[in-house]
Amino acid sequence: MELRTLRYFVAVADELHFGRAAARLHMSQPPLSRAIKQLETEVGAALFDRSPAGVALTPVGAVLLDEARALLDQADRLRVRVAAAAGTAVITVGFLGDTADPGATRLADAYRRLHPQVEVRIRETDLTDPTCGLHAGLVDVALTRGPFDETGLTVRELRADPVGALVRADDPLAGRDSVKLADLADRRWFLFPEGTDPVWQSYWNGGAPREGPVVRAVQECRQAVLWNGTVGMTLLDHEQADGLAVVPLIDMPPSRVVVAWNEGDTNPLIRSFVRTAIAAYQDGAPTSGAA
Amino acid sequence: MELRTLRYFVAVADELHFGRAAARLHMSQPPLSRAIKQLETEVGAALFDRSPAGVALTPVGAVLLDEARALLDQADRLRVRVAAAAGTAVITVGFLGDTADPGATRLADAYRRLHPQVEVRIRETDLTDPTCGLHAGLVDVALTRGPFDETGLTVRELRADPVGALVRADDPLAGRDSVKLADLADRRWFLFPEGTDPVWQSYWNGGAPREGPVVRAVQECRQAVLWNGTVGMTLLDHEQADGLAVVPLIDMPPSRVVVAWNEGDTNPLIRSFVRTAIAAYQDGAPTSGAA
DNA sequence: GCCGCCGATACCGTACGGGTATCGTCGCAC
DNA sequence: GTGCGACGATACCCGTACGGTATCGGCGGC
Repeated sequence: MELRTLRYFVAVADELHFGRAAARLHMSQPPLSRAIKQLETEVGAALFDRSPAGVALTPVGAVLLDEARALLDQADRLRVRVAAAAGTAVITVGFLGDTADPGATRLADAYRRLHPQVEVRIRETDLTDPTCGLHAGLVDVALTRGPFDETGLTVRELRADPVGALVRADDPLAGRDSVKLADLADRRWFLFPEGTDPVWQSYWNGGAPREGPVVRAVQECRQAVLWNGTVGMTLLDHEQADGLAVVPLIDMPPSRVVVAWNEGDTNPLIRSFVRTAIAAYQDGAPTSGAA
Repeated sequence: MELRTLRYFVAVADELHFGRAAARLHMSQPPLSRAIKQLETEVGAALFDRSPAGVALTPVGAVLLDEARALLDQADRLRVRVAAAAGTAVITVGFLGDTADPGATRLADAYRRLHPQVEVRIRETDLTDPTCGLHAGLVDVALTRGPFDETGLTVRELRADPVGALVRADDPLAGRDSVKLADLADRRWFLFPEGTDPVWQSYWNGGAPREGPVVRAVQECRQAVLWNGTVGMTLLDHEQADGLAVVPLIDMPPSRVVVAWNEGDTNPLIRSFVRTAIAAYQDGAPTSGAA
């Protein structure tokens, strides 16, 4: 009954699927099956019902899941506290500039309250790197907005914001209840500045390369929209500027505020940050800011 | 940072001596040294000061010790709760008949309150086996009185009771403030019934084989003492019977009430029982009963 | 009925944990 | 001052157990 085994168990209990759990644990499925079987032998009871229909927790498994989660959490806290005592408790958090919102504020407050001895370093980035330096190892964890290249990263969604078309108030679309991407097909679009992450650009351009006036930053779209017929996209609840309108885009996937870290990074400060982030974004009304 | 490693660390922190800690862990010293060194690497700080004068905890080590103890305790509770859910939470406790005292009552109460789902089975034994069946595997843990053959057992002392000489009230020794074993050298001693544990007999006979009237059970010494000049030993605070006196024996090691279990038995129910026992005997006045 | 999904089984190689032997260092005793 | 003993560190060996690949078995769906 080692912590490693319990982490395996929790992964399977979360996924209710041995293959996916193994992938999440960066291992292959057979050793995972074996480890769970050994755990069941040790406990003296089955933890999962393996039916052809799928995997389900037994009552004993449910008890173990509760206890194991609590134990693993405490193990994380142990590591944080010891790291704090050793003076090595440092976490570098990357923020995408415009993600600053009440959720982020609550997150920062809650995290500093939870781990007062932890030194939190902030690194703010622009659209050239929505991962805020995760791939380059410049930060431990990133609070940012998708989409971006997620290879090698683990990503947890904190919030999904619906997206709307940003047009001039006198645009024919401005009065509509909703629009589709096809309605914008023949328009000129705002582009992103040189160096903007291609995945990000592709998303905010409706999935296709576009032509249009280049704007220096997302926030300046409002000036650029003075060109008649030019469109962009923005968050649906974006605060309105004079002369502009936002119309819901019903066939765009929502924009996701996420927390991300390098896959396989077991730093408990990160895990604690992620848990805190999820909690901070669960309560409180969302506000925002993006293109 | 697995539980095994933390158990190693706690053992070293308890003993402040790598060799003794290794012995307690039933392993040799080199792998233990290596494991601690790996843990220090993982933590990123020294946990012990190895000075020629001895081993001492560093401040970081002290923090880890607190946290590790708490985590290991919680891990034990996890195992107990899961065992209870699985219906395999059974513990067999051996009692030496005359050990029944307020401490044992408090222990039983506290343990049942702590683990209501655990099935506690009682096995009461006589002096033929002060280990109450531990060596034979008949019980998981024994609440008994030493001394006995401790090979293969782990023993924790709960209480140490001073011992006195039991003589007739009209015996010359009865008026003394204290006696030594030498004062009893030429007396006839009460023997123990056939089959009584030899280690036990040796202790209660002052370390030497004795001759004397055979008594059926320890409690009946009081009848037997009617023979003039015959002596026995008993607990100093033993309730007095008419016509008898107890005189403190100042060169006898005290009689120890102990809890014992088979070395290497990692059953968390046992560990919890032991912790409960130590707590139960720490508060409350001792009373007793033995020869 | 065949294929595909998914967990179990079989088998293999390696890495790590635990063993013995020995060393280095310091304190102490004579 | 020298020799010895205590104790943790180091070196090296070995077995086990963990993680990998390949494959099986069983059930469900197209």
